[in-house]
Amino acid sequence: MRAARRRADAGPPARGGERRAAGGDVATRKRVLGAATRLFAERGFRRVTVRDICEAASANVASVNYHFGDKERLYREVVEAALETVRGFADQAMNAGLAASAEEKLVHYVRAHLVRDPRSAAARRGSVLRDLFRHELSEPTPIGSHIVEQALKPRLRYLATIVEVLLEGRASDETVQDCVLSIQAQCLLPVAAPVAFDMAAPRTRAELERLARHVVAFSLAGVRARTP
Amino acid sequence: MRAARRRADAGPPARGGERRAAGGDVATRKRVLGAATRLFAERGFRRVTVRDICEAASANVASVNYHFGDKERLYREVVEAALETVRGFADQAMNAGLAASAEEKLVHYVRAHLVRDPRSAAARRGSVLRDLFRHELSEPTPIGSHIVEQALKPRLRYLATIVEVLLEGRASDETVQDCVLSIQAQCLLPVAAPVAFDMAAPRTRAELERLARHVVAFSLAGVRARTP
DNA sequence: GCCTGTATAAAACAACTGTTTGAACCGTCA
DNA sequence: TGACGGTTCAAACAGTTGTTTTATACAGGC
Repeated sequence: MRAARRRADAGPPARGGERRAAGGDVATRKRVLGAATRLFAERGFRRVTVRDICEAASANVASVNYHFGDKERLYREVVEAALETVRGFADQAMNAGLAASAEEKLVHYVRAHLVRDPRSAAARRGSVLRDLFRHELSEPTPIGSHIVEQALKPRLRYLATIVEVLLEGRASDETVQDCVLSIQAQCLLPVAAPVAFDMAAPRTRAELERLARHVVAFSLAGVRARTP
Repeated sequence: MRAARRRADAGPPARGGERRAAGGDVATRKRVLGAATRLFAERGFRRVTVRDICEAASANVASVNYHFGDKERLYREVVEAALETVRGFADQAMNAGLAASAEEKLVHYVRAHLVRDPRSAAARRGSVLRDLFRHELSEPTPIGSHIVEQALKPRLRYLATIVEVLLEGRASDETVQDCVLSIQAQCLLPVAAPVAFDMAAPRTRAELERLARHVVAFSLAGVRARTP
Protein backbone atom coordinates (compact mmCIF):
# COMPACT_ATOMS: atom_id res chain seq x y z
CA MET A 1 0.00 0.00 0.00
CA ARG A 2 2.93 2.28 0.65
CA ALA A 3 5.81 1.11 -1.45
CA ALA A 4 5.29 -0.24 -4.94
CA ARG A 5 6.49 1.40 -8.04
CA ARG A 6 3.42 0.40 -9.98
CA ARG A 7 1.98 -2.95 -10.68
CA ALA A 8 -0.33 -4.48 -8.11
CA ASP A 9 -2.06 -6.72 -10.62
CA ALA A 10 -0.21 -9.92 -11.23
CA GLY A 11 -1.71 -12.62 -9.06
CA PRO A 12 -3.96 -15.52 -9.74
CA PRO A 13 -6.30 -16.04 -12.70
CA ALA A 14 -8.08 -12.72 -12.32
CA ARG A 15 -10.11 -13.67 -9.27
CA GLY A 16 -13.42 -14.83 -10.50
CA GLY A 17 -12.26 -17.74 -12.56
CA GLU A 18 -12.37 -19.64 -9.29
CA ARG A 19 -11.16 -22.83 -10.86
CA ARG A 20 -7.81 -23.12 -9.17
CA ALA A 21 -6.75 -25.96 -11.41
CA ALA A 22 -3.33 -27.44 -10.76
CA GLY A 23 -2.61 -29.79 -7.90
CA GLY A 24 -1.62 -26.88 -5.68
CA ASP A 25 -4.38 -27.13 -3.13
CA VAL A 26 -6.92 -24.36 -2.79
CA ALA A 27 -6.09 -24.48 0.88
CA THR A 28 -3.57 -21.64 0.97
CA ARG A 29 -5.99 -18.95 -0.06
CA LYS A 30 -8.55 -20.15 2.44
CA ARG A 31 -6.01 -20.47 5.21
CA VAL A 32 -4.84 -16.92 4.62
CA LEU A 33 -8.41 -15.64 4.58
CA GLY A 34 -9.17 -17.45 7.81
CA ALA A 35 -6.09 -16.24 9.60
CA ALA A 36 -6.71 -12.71 8.37
CA THR A 37 -10.28 -12.80 9.60
CA ARG A 38 -9.23 -13.86 13.05
CA LEU A 39 -6.36 -11.39 13.33
CA PHE A 40 -8.19 -8.38 11.88
CA ALA A 41 -11.06 -9.01 14.27
CA GLU A 42 -8.62 -9.24 17.14
CA ARG A 43 -6.43 -6.23 16.44
CA GLY A 44 -7.88 -4.19 13.61
CA PHE A 45 -6.47 -3.53 10.15
CA ARG A 46 -3.44 -1.49 11.00
CA ARG A 47 -2.12 -3.53 13.86
CA VAL A 48 -1.89 -6.71 11.85
CA THR A 49 1.02 -7.19 9.47
CA VAL A 50 1.04 -9.25 6.34
CA ARG A 51 3.75 -11.32 7.95
CA ASP A 52 1.55 -12.02 10.98
CA ILE A 53 -1.19 -13.30 8.73
CA CYS A 54 1.05 -15.45 6.62
CA GLU A 55 2.78 -16.93 9.60
CA ALA A 56 -0.54 -17.78 11.23
CA ALA A 57 -1.65 -19.35 7.97
CA SER A 58 1.63 -21.22 7.48
CA ALA A 59 1.97 -19.52 4.14
CA ASN A 60 4.62 -17.51 2.40
CA VAL A 61 4.80 -13.74 2.81
CA ALA A 62 4.00 -13.28 -0.82
CA SER A 63 0.71 -15.16 -0.68
CA VAL A 64 -1.33 -12.18 0.41
CA ASN A 65 -0.25 -10.21 -2.62
CA TYR A 66 -0.47 -13.19 -4.89
CA HIS A 67 -3.99 -14.23 -3.91
CA PHE A 68 -5.56 -10.92 -3.01
CA GLY A 69 -3.56 -8.21 -4.74
CA ASP A 70 -2.71 -6.31 -1.59
CA LYS A 71 -3.43 -6.16 2.11
CA GLU A 72 -6.31 -3.77 1.72
CA ARG A 73 -8.18 -5.94 -0.75
CA LEU A 74 -7.72 -8.88 1.60
CA TYR A 75 -9.26 -6.79 4.35
CA ARG A 76 -12.17 -5.84 2.15
CA GLU A 77 -12.80 -9.48 1.39
CA VAL A 78 -12.79 -10.30 5.10
CA VAL A 79 -15.26 -7.51 5.81
CA GLU A 80 -17.47 -8.48 2.90
CA ALA A 81 -17.65 -12.07 4.08
CA ALA A 82 -18.52 -10.99 7.61
CA LEU A 83 -21.22 -8.67 6.29
CA GLU A 84 -22.66 -11.47 4.20
CA THR A 85 -22.83 -13.77 7.20
CA VAL A 86 -24.57 -11.21 9.33
CA ARG A 87 -26.97 -10.16 6.62
CA GLY A 88 -28.70 -13.49 6.20
CA PHE A 89 -28.64 -13.92 9.90
CA ALA A 90 -30.36 -10.58 10.59
CA ASP A 91 -32.95 -10.92 7.82
CA GLN A 92 -33.93 -14.23 9.27
CA ALA A 93 -34.25 -12.80 12.78
CA MET A 94 -36.38 -9.91 11.55
CA ASN A 95 -38.68 -12.14 9.53
CA ALA A 96 -39.01 -14.73 12.26
CA GLY A 97 -40.74 -12.21 14.51
CA LEU A 98 -43.12 -10.75 11.96
CA ALA A 99 -46.15 -11.74 13.97
CA ALA A 100 -44.77 -10.63 17.31
CA SER A 101 -45.85 -7.49 19.15
CA ALA A 102 -43.59 -4.45 19.23
CA GLU A 103 -42.67 -5.21 22.84
CA GLU A 104 -41.67 -8.75 21.96
CA LYS A 105 -39.65 -7.52 19.02
CA LEU A 106 -37.84 -5.11 21.30
CA VAL A 107 -36.99 -7.91 23.70
CA HIS A 108 -35.64 -9.91 20.82
CA TYR A 109 -33.64 -6.98 19.46
CA VAL A 110 -32.01 -6.14 22.76
CA ARG A 111 -31.18 -9.73 23.57
CA ALA A 112 -29.64 -10.24 20.14
CA HIS A 113 -27.20 -7.46 20.92
CA LEU A 114 -26.44 -8.06 24.57
CA VAL A 115 -26.65 -11.76 25.18
CA ARG A 116 -25.06 -13.96 22.63
CA ASP A 117 -24.19 -17.52 23.26
CA PRO A 118 -20.48 -17.69 22.51
CA ARG A 119 -20.85 -21.40 21.83
CA SER A 120 -23.07 -20.83 18.84
CA ALA A 121 -21.15 -20.74 15.59
CA ALA A 122 -23.42 -18.08 14.15
CA ALA A 123 -22.77 -15.81 17.11
CA ARG A 124 -19.07 -16.41 16.86
CA ARG A 125 -19.10 -15.42 13.22
CA GLY A 126 -21.30 -12.47 14.04
CA SER A 127 -18.78 -11.35 16.61
CA VAL A 128 -16.17 -11.05 13.88
CA LEU A 129 -18.12 -8.22 12.32
CA ARG A 130 -18.72 -6.69 15.71
CA ASP A 131 -14.99 -6.69 16.42
CA LEU A 132 -14.13 -5.30 13.01
CA PHE A 133 -16.71 -2.61 13.59
CA ARG A 134 -15.30 -1.77 16.98
CA HIS A 135 -11.84 -1.26 15.54
CA GLU A 136 -13.27 0.87 12.78
CA LEU A 137 -14.89 3.20 15.28
CA SER A 138 -11.67 4.96 16.11
CA GLU A 139 -10.12 4.86 12.68
CA PRO A 140 -12.70 5.97 10.17
CA THR A 141 -11.90 4.48 6.79
CA PRO A 142 -14.04 4.10 3.69
CA ILE A 143 -14.50 0.49 4.70
CA GLY A 144 -15.69 1.47 8.15
CA SER A 145 -18.47 3.61 6.81
CA HIS A 146 -19.31 0.77 4.47
CA ILE A 147 -19.89 -1.45 7.51
CA VAL A 148 -22.09 1.21 9.06
CA GLU A 149 -24.05 1.49 5.86
CA GLN A 150 -24.51 -2.23 5.39
CA ALA A 151 -24.90 -3.48 8.93
CA LEU A 152 -25.87 -0.67 11.27
CA LYS A 153 -28.26 1.43 9.23
CA PRO A 154 -30.65 -1.41 8.46
CA ARG A 155 -30.81 -2.18 12.16
CA LEU A 156 -31.58 1.40 13.00
CA ARG A 157 -34.34 1.43 10.43
CA TYR A 158 -35.78 -1.76 11.86
CA LEU A 159 -35.59 -0.42 15.39
CA ALA A 160 -37.33 2.75 14.19
CA THR A 161 -40.29 0.70 12.97
CA ILE A 162 -40.58 -0.89 16.40
CA VAL A 163 -40.36 2.45 18.16
CA GLU A 164 -42.98 3.97 15.87
CA VAL A 165 -45.46 1.34 16.94
CA LEU A 166 -44.56 1.79 20.60
CA LEU A 167 -45.16 5.51 20.20
CA GLU A 168 -48.53 4.65 18.70
CA GLY A 169 -47.63 6.54 15.55
CA ARG A 170 -48.32 9.84 17.17
CA ALA A 171 -44.79 11.16 17.69
CA SER A 172 -42.61 13.24 15.41
CA ASP A 173 -39.77 11.75 13.41
CA GLU A 174 -37.34 13.50 15.69
CA THR A 175 -38.77 11.82 18.73
CA VAL A 176 -38.54 8.46 17.01
CA GLN A 177 -34.90 9.11 16.14
CA ASP A 178 -34.10 10.20 19.68
CA CYS A 179 -35.62 7.05 21.13
CA VAL A 180 -33.82 4.89 18.60
CA LEU A 181 -30.56 6.47 19.62
CA SER A 182 -31.26 5.92 23.30
CA ILE A 183 -32.00 2.26 22.79
CA GLN A 184 -29.22 1.58 20.34
CA ALA A 185 -26.74 3.29 22.63
CA GLN A 186 -27.57 0.87 25.41
CA CYS A 187 -27.22 -2.06 23.04
CA LEU A 188 -23.99 -0.87 21.50
CA LEU A 189 -21.96 0.62 24.31
CA PRO A 190 -20.98 -2.56 26.10
CA VAL A 191 -19.85 -3.71 22.68
CA ALA A 192 -18.22 -0.51 21.47
CA ALA A 193 -16.50 0.35 24.71
CA PRO A 194 -15.73 -2.82 26.61
CA VAL A 195 -12.79 -1.05 28.20
CA ALA A 196 -15.21 1.30 29.85
CA PHE A 197 -17.35 -1.41 31.32
CA ASP A 198 -15.37 -4.55 31.80
CA MET A 199 -15.16 -3.70 35.48
CA ALA A 200 -18.69 -2.53 36.01
CA ALA A 201 -20.59 -4.46 33.41
CA PRO A 202 -21.93 -7.95 33.81
CA ARG A 203 -20.05 -10.85 32.39
CA THR A 204 -21.86 -14.09 33.07
CA ARG A 205 -24.71 -15.24 30.94
CA ALA A 206 -27.21 -14.78 33.76
CA GLU A 207 -26.03 -11.24 34.37
CA LEU A 208 -26.32 -10.43 30.69
CA GLU A 209 -29.88 -11.77 30.75
CA ARG A 210 -30.62 -9.49 33.67
CA LEU A 211 -29.06 -6.52 31.89
CA ALA A 212 -31.12 -7.23 28.79
CA ARG A 213 -34.34 -7.33 30.83
CA HIS A 214 -33.32 -4.07 32.44
CA VAL A 215 -32.64 -2.37 29.12
CA VAL A 216 -36.04 -3.43 27.82
CA ALA A 217 -37.90 -2.21 30.91
CA PHE A 218 -35.89 1.00 31.05
CA SER A 219 -36.41 1.71 27.36
CA LEU A 220 -40.10 0.89 27.27
CA ALA A 221 -40.67 3.34 30.09
CA GLY A 222 -38.48 5.89 28.33
CA VAL A 223 -40.40 5.57 25.09
CA ARG A 224 -43.77 5.79 26.84
CA ALA A 225 -42.65 8.95 28.57
CA ARG A 226 -42.18 10.44 25.13
CA THR A 227 -45.52 9.33 23.76
CA PRO A 228 -47.65 12.42 23.13
CA MET B 1 10.06 1.98 21.10
CA ARG B 2 11.10 -0.58 18.54
CA ALA B 3 14.67 0.01 17.59
CA ALA B 4 17.25 1.07 20.10
CA ARG B 5 20.06 -1.07 21.31
CA ARG B 6 19.79 0.21 24.83
CA ARG B 7 19.97 3.66 26.26
CA ALA B 8 16.82 5.76 26.17
CA ASP B 9 17.96 7.98 29.00
CA ALA B 10 20.15 10.79 27.83
CA GLY B 11 17.99 13.83 27.38
CA PRO B 12 17.55 16.98 29.35
CA PRO B 13 18.50 17.62 32.97
CA ALA B 14 16.63 14.63 34.35
CA ARG B 15 13.17 16.13 33.94
CA GLY B 16 12.26 17.60 37.26
CA GLY B 17 15.10 20.07 37.55
CA GLU B 18 12.84 22.28 35.48
CA ARG B 19 15.33 25.10 35.44
CA ARG B 20 16.15 25.11 31.76
CA ALA B 21 18.95 27.58 32.29
CA ALA B 22 20.71 28.66 29.16
CA GLY B 23 19.31 31.22 26.78
CA GLY B 24 17.79 28.51 24.57
CA ASP B 25 14.13 29.32 25.04
CA VAL B 26 11.87 26.89 26.84
CA ALA B 27 9.59 27.23 23.86
CA THR B 28 10.62 24.10 21.99
CA ARG B 29 9.48 21.68 24.65
CA LYS B 30 6.15 23.46 24.94
CA ARG B 31 5.65 23.66 21.23
CA VAL B 32 6.27 19.93 20.90
CA LEU B 33 3.89 19.18 23.74
CA GLY B 34 1.22 21.35 22.18
CA ALA B 35 1.57 19.87 18.72
CA ALA B 36 1.57 16.36 20.18
CA THR B 37 -1.60 17.09 22.14
CA ARG B 38 -3.39 18.28 19.07
CA LEU B 39 -2.22 15.45 16.85
CA PHE B 40 -2.73 12.63 19.34
CA ALA B 41 -6.26 13.87 20.00
CA GLU B 42 -6.89 13.98 16.29
CA ARG B 43 -5.47 10.65 15.25
CA GLY B 44 -4.51 8.61 18.29
CA PHE B 45 -1.10 7.44 19.43
CA ARG B 46 -0.18 5.04 16.69
CA ARG B 47 -1.26 7.11 13.73
CA VAL B 48 0.92 10.05 14.65
CA THR B 49 4.63 9.90 13.88
CA VAL B 50 7.39 11.66 15.74
CA ARG B 51 8.16 13.43 12.51
CA ASP B 52 4.58 14.70 12.24
CA ILE B 53 4.80 16.17 15.69
CA CYS B 54 8.16 17.79 15.18
CA GLU B 55 7.19 19.24 11.87
CA ALA B 56 4.01 20.71 13.33
CA ALA B 57 6.07 22.15 16.17
CA SER B 58 8.77 23.47 13.85
CA ALA B 59 11.28 21.47 15.83
CA ASN B 60 13.94 18.94 15.01
CA VAL B 61 13.12 15.24 14.81
CA ALA B 62 15.36 14.60 17.77
CA SER B 63 13.50 16.92 20.10
CA VAL B 64 10.91 14.38 21.16
CA ASN B 65 13.58 12.02 22.36
CA TYR B 66 15.68 14.77 23.80
CA HIS B 67 12.93 16.41 25.82
CA PHE B 68 10.70 13.46 26.66
CA GLY B 69 12.85 10.36 26.40
CA ASP B 70 10.66 8.63 23.86
CA LYS B 71 7.35 8.89 22.05
CA GLU B 72 5.46 6.94 24.66
CA ARG B 73 6.52 9.14 27.53
CA LEU B 74 5.49 12.17 25.51
CA TYR B 75 2.10 10.58 25.06
CA ARG B 76 1.82 9.88 28.76
CA GLU B 77 2.58 13.50 29.51
CA VAL B 78 -0.11 14.63 27.09
CA VAL B 79 -2.65 12.31 28.70
CA GLU B 80 -1.65 13.34 32.19
CA ALA B 81 -2.09 17.00 31.36
CA ALA B 82 -5.50 16.38 29.81
CA LEU B 83 -6.56 14.39 32.87
CA GLU B 84 -5.43 17.19 35.14
CA THR B 85 -7.43 19.74 33.19
CA VAL B 86 -10.57 17.67 33.30
CA ARG B 87 -10.19 16.77 36.95
CA GLY B 88 -10.42 20.29 38.33
CA PHE B 89 -13.12 21.04 35.84
CA ALA B 90 -15.27 18.09 36.91
CA ASP B 91 -14.76 18.59 40.63
CA GLN B 92 -15.92 22.14 40.21
CA ALA B 93 -19.00 21.09 38.27
CA MET B 94 -19.90 18.48 40.86
CA ASN B 95 -19.47 20.87 43.77
CA ALA B 96 -21.31 23.68 42.09
CA GLY B 97 -24.52 21.67 42.12
CA LEU B 98 -24.35 20.40 45.68
CA ALA B 99 -27.62 22.05 46.60
CA ALA B 100 -29.47 20.98 43.46
CA SER B 101 -32.02 18.20 43.32
CA ALA B 102 -31.15 14.86 41.78
CA GLU B 103 -33.20 15.73 38.71
CA GLU B 104 -31.33 18.98 38.25
CA LYS B 105 -28.02 17.21 38.69
CA LEU B 106 -29.00 14.73 36.03
CA VAL B 107 -29.85 17.52 33.64
CA HIS B 108 -26.49 19.06 34.30
CA TYR B 109 -24.67 15.75 33.89
CA VAL B 110 -26.28 14.91 30.58
CA ARG B 111 -25.79 18.37 29.16
CA ALA B 112 -22.15 18.37 30.18
CA HIS B 113 -21.65 15.31 28.01
CA LEU B 114 -23.84 16.04 25.04
CA VAL B 115 -23.84 19.77 24.55
CA ARG B 116 -20.57 21.52 24.90
CA ASP B 117 -19.95 24.96 23.64
CA PRO B 118 -16.99 24.55 21.31
CA ARG B 119 -16.18 28.22 21.83
CA SER B 120 -15.37 27.69 25.49
CA ALA B 121 -11.69 27.08 26.10
CA ALA B 122 -12.43 24.66 28.92
CA ALA B 123 -14.64 22.57 26.68
CA ARG B 124 -12.03 22.61 23.99
CA ARG B 125 -9.43 21.30 26.38
CA GLY B 126 -11.91 18.79 27.73
CA SER B 127 -12.50 17.52 24.24
CA VAL B 128 -8.83 16.62 24.00
CA LEU B 129 -9.30 13.99 26.66
CA ARG B 130 -12.52 12.86 25.05
CA ASP B 131 -10.72 12.36 21.76
CA LEU B 132 -7.79 10.58 23.37
CA PHE B 133 -10.29 8.36 25.13
CA ARG B 134 -12.12 7.59 21.95
CA HIS B 135 -8.95 6.45 20.26
CA GLU B 136 -8.07 4.34 23.26
CA LEU B 137 -11.37 2.48 23.07
CA SER B 138 -10.28 0.29 20.24
CA GLU B 139 -6.66 -0.13 21.21
CA PRO B 140 -6.52 -1.04 24.87
CA THR B 141 -3.21 0.05 26.31
CA PRO B 142 -2.12 0.55 29.91
CA ILE B 143 -2.61 4.23 29.32
CA GLY B 144 -6.14 3.71 28.10
CA SER B 145 -7.20 1.92 31.23
CA HIS B 146 -5.51 4.68 33.18
CA ILE B 147 -7.81 7.19 31.53
CA VAL B 148 -10.81 5.05 32.38
CA GLU B 149 -9.65 4.79 35.95
CA GLN B 150 -8.98 8.49 36.34
CA ALA B 151 -11.72 10.07 34.31
CA LEU B 152 -14.57 7.67 33.71
CA LYS B 153 -14.85 5.81 37.01
CA PRO B 154 -15.33 8.93 39.14
CA ARG B 155 -18.11 10.01 36.79
CA LEU B 156 -19.81 6.67 37.10
CA ARG B 157 -19.61 6.89 40.88
CA TYR B 158 -21.09 10.37 40.81
CA LEU B 159 -23.85 9.29 38.48
CA ALA B 160 -24.55 6.37 40.80
CA THR B 161 -25.17 8.77 43.70
CA ILE B 162 -27.69 10.64 41.58
CA VAL B 163 -29.43 7.47 40.52
CA GLU B 164 -29.59 6.22 44.11
CA VAL B 165 -31.54 9.28 45.10
CA LEU B 166 -33.83 8.97 42.09
CA LEU B 167 -34.50 5.38 43.09
CA GLU B 168 -35.37 6.67 46.56
CA GLY B 169 -32.69 4.44 48.03
CA ARG B 170 -34.90 1.41 47.76
CA ALA B 171 -33.30 -0.42 44.85
CA SER B 172 -30.51 -3.00 44.80
CA ASP B 173 -26.95 -2.15 43.83
CA GLU B 174 -27.44 -4.09 40.63
CA THR B 175 -30.38 -1.97 39.65
CA VAL B 176 -28.39 1.17 40.34
CA GLN B 177 -25.54 -0.12 38.17
CA ASP B 178 -27.91 -1.05 35.38
CA CYS B 179 -29.45 2.41 35.35
CA VAL B 180 -26.04 4.04 35.46
CA LEU B 181 -25.02 2.03 32.43
CA SER B 182 -28.18 2.97 30.56
CA ILE B 183 -27.66 6.66 31.18
CA GLN B 184 -23.94 6.69 30.59
CA ALA B 185 -24.40 4.78 27.36
CA GLN B 186 -26.64 7.51 26.02
CA CYS B 187 -24.13 10.15 27.06
CA LEU B 188 -21.13 8.35 25.67
CA LEU B 189 -22.21 6.76 22.45
CA PRO B 190 -22.49 9.86 20.30
CA VAL B 191 -18.99 10.56 21.56
CA ALA B 192 -17.53 7.08 21.34
CA ALA B 193 -19.05 6.19 18.01
CA PRO B 194 -19.53 9.32 15.95
CA VAL B 195 -19.18 7.22 12.82
CA ALA B 196 -22.31 5.38 13.80
CA PHE B 197 -24.36 8.49 14.26
CA ASP B 198 -22.99 11.31 12.24
CA MET B 199 -25.78 10.76 9.78
CA ALA B 200 -28.61 10.23 12.22
CA ALA B 201 -27.47 12.25 15.20
CA PRO B 202 -28.05 15.94 15.68
CA ARG B 203 -25.30 18.35 14.89
CA THR B 204 -26.41 21.88 15.63
CA ARG B 205 -26.41 23.32 19.07
CA ALA B 206 -30.20 23.47 19.18
CA GLU B 207 -30.48 19.84 18.15
CA LEU B 208 -28.03 18.82 20.82
CA GLU B 209 -30.10 20.70 23.39
CA ARG B 210 -33.14 18.81 22.21
CA LEU B 211 -31.30 15.50 22.41
CA ALA B 212 -30.13 16.30 25.94
CA ARG B 213 -33.68 17.06 27.03
CA HIS B 214 -34.81 13.83 25.47
CA VAL B 215 -32.12 11.77 27.22
CA VAL B 216 -33.10 13.28 30.56
CA ALA B 217 -36.81 12.61 30.08
CA PHE B 218 -36.19 9.14 28.71
CA SER B 219 -33.83 8.25 31.52
CA LEU B 220 -35.94 9.65 34.32
CA ALA B 221 -38.85 7.53 33.12
CA GLY B 222 -36.56 4.55 32.80
CA VAL B 223 -35.24 4.93 36.32
CA ARG B 224 -38.72 5.40 37.73
CA ALA B 225 -39.84 2.24 36.03
CA ARG B 226 -37.18 0.43 38.00
CA THR B 227 -38.07 1.95 41.35
CA PRO B 228 -39.39 -0.79 43.60
C1' DG C 1 40.32 33.84 27.44
C1' DC C 2 38.76 28.55 28.09
C1' DC C 3 35.78 25.07 29.83
C1' DT C 4 31.20 23.11 30.89
C1' DG C 5 26.61 21.93 30.15
C1' DT C 6 22.30 22.74 27.58
C1' DA C 7 19.91 23.09 23.20
C1' DT C 8 19.33 22.50 18.30
C1' DA C 9 20.34 20.55 13.72
C1' DA C 10 21.47 17.16 10.05
C1' DA C 11 22.48 12.76 9.15
C1' DA C 12 22.69 8.11 10.05
C1' DC C 13 20.87 3.66 12.10
C1' DA C 14 18.31 -0.41 12.77
C1' DA C 15 14.05 -2.52 12.74
C1' DC C 16 9.75 -3.09 10.47
C1' DT C 17 6.37 -2.62 6.73
C1' DG C 18 3.94 -3.83 2.23
C1' DT C 19 5.35 -5.34 -1.97
C1' DT C 20 8.03 -7.38 -5.87
C1' DT C 21 11.24 -10.47 -8.01
C1' DG C 22 13.00 -14.62 -10.08
C1' DA C 23 13.74 -19.19 -9.43
C1' DA C 24 11.90 -23.61 -8.20
C1' DC C 25 8.06 -26.87 -7.80
C1' DC C 26 4.46 -29.78 -9.61
C1' DG C 27 0.54 -31.34 -11.66
C1' DT C 28 -1.65 -31.45 -16.61
C1' DC C 29 -1.83 -32.07 -21.37
C1' DA C 30 0.09 -32.39 -26.00
C1' DT D 1 8.98 -36.57 -22.54
C1' DG D 2 8.71 -31.75 -22.51
C1' DA D 3 6.47 -27.40 -22.60
C1' DC D 4 2.96 -24.91 -19.95
C1' DG D 5 0.61 -22.62 -16.25
C1' DG D 6 -0.60 -22.01 -11.72
C1' DT D 7 1.55 -21.98 -7.19
C1' DT D 8 5.05 -21.54 -3.62
C1' DC D 9 9.32 -19.94 -1.81
C1' DA D 10 13.46 -17.24 -0.20
C1' DA D 11 15.38 -13.15 -0.97
C1' DA D 12 15.44 -8.57 -1.98
C1' DC D 13 13.47 -3.81 -2.34
C1' DA D 14 11.96 0.66 -1.06
C1' DG D 15 9.69 3.40 2.15
C1' DT D 16 8.56 4.56 7.01
C1' DT D 17 9.31 4.57 11.82
C1' DG D 18 11.47 5.51 16.46
C1' DT D 19 15.81 6.42 18.00
C1' DT D 20 20.80 7.62 18.20
C1' DT D 21 24.88 9.89 16.89
C1' DT D 22 27.90 13.53 15.76
C1' DA D 23 28.60 18.25 15.23
C1' DT D 24 27.68 22.94 16.24
C1' DA D 25 25.94 27.14 18.73
C1' DC D 26 25.77 29.51 22.80
C1' DA D 27 25.09 30.83 27.50
C1' DG D 28 27.46 31.24 32.20
C1' DG D 29 31.34 30.11 35.68
C1' DC D 30 36.28 29.87 36.38
